[in-house]
Amino acid sequence: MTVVFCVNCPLRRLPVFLSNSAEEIALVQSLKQGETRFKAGALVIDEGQKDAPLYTLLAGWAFRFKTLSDGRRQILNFLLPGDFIGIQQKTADAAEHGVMALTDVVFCAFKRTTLWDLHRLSPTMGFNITWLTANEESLVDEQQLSIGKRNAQERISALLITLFFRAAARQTEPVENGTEFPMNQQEIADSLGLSLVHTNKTLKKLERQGLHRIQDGRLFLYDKVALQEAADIQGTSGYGRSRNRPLI
Amino acid sequence: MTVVFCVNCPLRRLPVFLSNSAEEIALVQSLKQGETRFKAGALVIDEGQKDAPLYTLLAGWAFRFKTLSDGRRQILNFLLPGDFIGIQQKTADAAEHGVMALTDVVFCAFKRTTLWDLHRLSPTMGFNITWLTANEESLVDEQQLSIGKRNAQERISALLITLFFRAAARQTEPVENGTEFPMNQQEIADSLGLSLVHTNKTLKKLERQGLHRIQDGRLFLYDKVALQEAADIQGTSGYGRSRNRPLI
DNA sequence: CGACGTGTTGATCTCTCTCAATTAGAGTGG
DNA sequence: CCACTCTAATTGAGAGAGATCAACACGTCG
Repeated sequence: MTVVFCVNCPLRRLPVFLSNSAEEIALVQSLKQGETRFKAGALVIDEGQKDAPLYTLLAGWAFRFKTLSDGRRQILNFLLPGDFIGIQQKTADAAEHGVMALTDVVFCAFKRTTLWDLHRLSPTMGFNITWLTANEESLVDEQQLSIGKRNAQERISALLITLFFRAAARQTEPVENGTEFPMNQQEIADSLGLSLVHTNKTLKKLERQGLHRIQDGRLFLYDKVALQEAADIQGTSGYGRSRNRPLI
Repeated sequence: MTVVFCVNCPLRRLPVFLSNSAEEIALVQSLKQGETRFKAGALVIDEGQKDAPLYTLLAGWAFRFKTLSDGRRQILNFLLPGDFIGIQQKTADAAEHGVMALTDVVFCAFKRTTLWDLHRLSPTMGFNITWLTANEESLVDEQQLSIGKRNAQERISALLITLFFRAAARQTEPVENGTEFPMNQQEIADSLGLSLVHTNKTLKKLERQGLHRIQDGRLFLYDKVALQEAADIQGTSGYGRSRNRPLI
């Protein structure tokens, strides 16, 4: 339990996140059990796992997913630093989705009672949890709109834009150098409900049109307006300056 | 503001819902502003609406949806009595999805500060809100798995089963008489990411196989096991005896 | 009785999937 | 340094699930 670390949590410096009060930080710190690391590709939480812990993603990328019995996998959403994991399952309930590390990741682990403790000891933090949860749902809503109604080109455009802004908000370097983009085409495909082959062809097509480039795990957007139009994205939902507050 | 009504709230008698304490009920009552009714087909909350109120669905069915600029509509999930609406948008934020009444509906309307008041005045209720929100997300997750990975037949089977159990849990009459099923085929199609025509053909096919029947706005399941297998549904997630607690 | 909403069905069309093969890059071992 | 292996990206070709287009049936309602 590294108290110092909580105060110095690197996420707190990012402008996306509003700052918490000293008391709130202290409370969170007291509930933190430690840090857990996983290698890229590791299964963090298994589908149906009973005793899955409560995590906040401190560094790295991951994703939530569900699978059908024959192996078909749907990636529900991507998790970036600051995202909360494990809220879906209550005490003694099984996780309804798996979580897999996309890069090497560091999680802050919390006691199983943290959710309740936070509500009980700090209404503000409890409110934040509700808000974080609702905010994640709106990401999933947008994703559902993509998969249900957008064609391949629109889906990919929407994903690129959304992830670009989410990633950009979490990095300090200028976006001209691109943003982190650690997923391979199979993972993009699984998140969009497309086949690997069709994902590749569509991705290439957009790239040939000069809208973007993906290279060495980094994403460069050359024409955000065109992508935004191609994706038919309405508001600013889900990305941009959010009101997320880090839990650590 | 009908205080009596809260104590006598019909939803409280349903076994799906755990009972709240007298204090909790009183608290909720004090925050309730009144009831709002809409006709079937009415737009309850518009996409992008700024001042959307906070509702609990008291009677009737509704659905949340998002649309693309050319009119393509995705139904995100169906709302049944006891479901909470409007949590996604925080103060001064615009709603990111619309809500439409499927039948004549009655909502309990709450003050805009209710979310915060509930957290502040009753950690238990605050915790419940978080749980309700997370629970709704798990419904959306399951829906995303359907749209992303299941074929038409599997999607429809999954929807029929899920809605059957959700509806059954909210009615007192035996399920042999079927459950309420107020959506038309266009709405089913829009929720599953399928075209109207293909939805119709698939629905008919399953019906010819003797798995179910839809008649006069009621759903009868004749072969739950076959449907469950066809849908490749894993656990009990989302339906069955939930831990939802009514807010009113 | 005609208009309208909803359901039903047949006939094409096409977007996306599946199958298959090739290329490119990163290790790894000899 | 080169052969060998493995993973990820790429590209072509054929197949198919589901979309689109077009009629028609049926009940309700003013």
